Amino acid sequence: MRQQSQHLADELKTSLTEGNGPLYEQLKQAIASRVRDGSWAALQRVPSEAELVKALAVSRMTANRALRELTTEGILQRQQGVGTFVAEKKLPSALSEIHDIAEEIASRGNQHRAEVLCLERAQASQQEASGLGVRTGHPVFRSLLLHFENQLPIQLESRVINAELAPEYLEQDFTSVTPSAYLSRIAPLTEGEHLVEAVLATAEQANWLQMNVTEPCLQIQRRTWSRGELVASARLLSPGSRFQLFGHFGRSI
Amino acid sequence: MRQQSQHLADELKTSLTEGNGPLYEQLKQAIASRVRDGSWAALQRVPSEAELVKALAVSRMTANRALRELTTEGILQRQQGVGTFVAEKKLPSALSEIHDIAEEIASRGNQHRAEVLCLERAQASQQEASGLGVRTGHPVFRSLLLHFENQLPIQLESRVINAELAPEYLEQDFTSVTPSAYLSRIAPLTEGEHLVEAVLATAEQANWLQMNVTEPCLQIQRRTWSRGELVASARLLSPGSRFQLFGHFGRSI
DNA sequence: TTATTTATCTTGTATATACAACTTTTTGTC
DNA sequence: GACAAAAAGTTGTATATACAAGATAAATAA
Repeated sequence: MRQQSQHLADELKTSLTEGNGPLYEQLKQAIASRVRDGSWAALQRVPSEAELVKALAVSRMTANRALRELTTEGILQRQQGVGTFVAEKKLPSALSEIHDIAEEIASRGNQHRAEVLCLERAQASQQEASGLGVRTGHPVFRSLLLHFENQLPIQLESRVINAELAPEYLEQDFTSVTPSAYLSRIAPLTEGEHLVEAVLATAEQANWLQMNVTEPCLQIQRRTWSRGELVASARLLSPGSRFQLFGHFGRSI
Repeated sequence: MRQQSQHLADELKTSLTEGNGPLYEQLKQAIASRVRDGSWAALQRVPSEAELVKALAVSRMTANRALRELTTEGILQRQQGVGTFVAEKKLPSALSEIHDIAEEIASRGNQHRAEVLCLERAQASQQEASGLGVRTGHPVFRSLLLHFENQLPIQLESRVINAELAPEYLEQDFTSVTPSAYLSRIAPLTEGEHLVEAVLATAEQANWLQMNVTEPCLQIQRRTWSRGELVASARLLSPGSRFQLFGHFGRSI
């Protein structure tokens, strides 16, 4: 016999009659509030669809929609054949969209230009291999681009790409299309992660960016996946006086 | 007669047979790719559920699920009684969750401690008023906290709170509960925005943080809303060598 | 006991149907 | 033409049903 959560479902019954919106939304709120206030602990089992149907007299599709949407919102996690559980608390996570520096500059009404400082085929170094999740010596492409906003250098983009997943990378003209835009076209992004730091530029980097070596820089390390495969790893370096990272969010459970 | 999009639906037919995942997912991808590559322009009408049913021989619920999920992902926008349209624009937005520095430190298995450097009632200065969206002279609370991780200062937190929305703010013991945790309890966060920069600390800030004034700092300016009202504005300053911002995201169209 | 098969439970998807709510268009009436 | 009513189109929600797919528990056979 599997672990029972019927009593948890029964307890939801009272919460459901209070609200007056859509049924699936009431159910979502009832469950989310229990997760929020901690009465349903992380990784704890939540009622199955069948148990919700029995306890609340809703159809399975309604229960399914509530649980499914809560899962995409990161409140719950599900596993086919096993059950539904309260999601582990997201420790560091900050959801973030991909930025394309060219689009960003264009949206400000300014002119974007890129210089290609390096574009080559290579074999992954040990560090690159671990960053890309491949073996050392795996074929990769390296690119080093300098982005300008109205003739002022704003970002130094260093990138390593899994050559097997983007074989035509070398043939692209990155003065007209950013690597970010190209990659998102040939390998639709499904996942990614960012690591944002404040660092100092090296002498060489500072020279490219036409800045003083004592000026702080915002460095974004970004790895992007497509269909479960790690496609590219990038390091974006920008002078703190010329570049900010803006984010907006809504609906935290 | 309403504007027809039947031909757009018909064109989707070929894209659908290629994929082999779930049907609603194939439909989502087929539509999303047309939005992505611009062949379906912003604000343009997309086929109605009925047209998709007719053209693709799927059930209305399947079409509904595809369009609905694309809407929550910000690719499309819908209006009841009117129709479905390509969403206006990719938000500049980067979704981000609230961080609580104490939780973050605890999750690393380290010890957190906070010193209260300042905690007072005041009248909003012109700058504070514009940041909080209130008039100059509006009652506010100010707090200045220094957070330690294992006895090492890691973040200087300067905060301004709308006193009307958190009247008991002064009575809290912020050495045991962070302002972030307190505020999220009394005023559940519904919206927020971040501005991340790389800056240099002032002499006073560097002294508090026990760091060199030449070392770059990561500065996060954060404003948080609750039920449409701007509750607090915070500036979090951390030495670049001791603090990183990590983010993970999934499923950008 | 051990291994294999079977049954059962769970989530995942797809369909058909029904009605509600909202908007736009058409029709009817004055 | 102006106004009102009706019809049609569209999305929103809820239900019932069915089968597929994965995982676990129970029964069975060696």
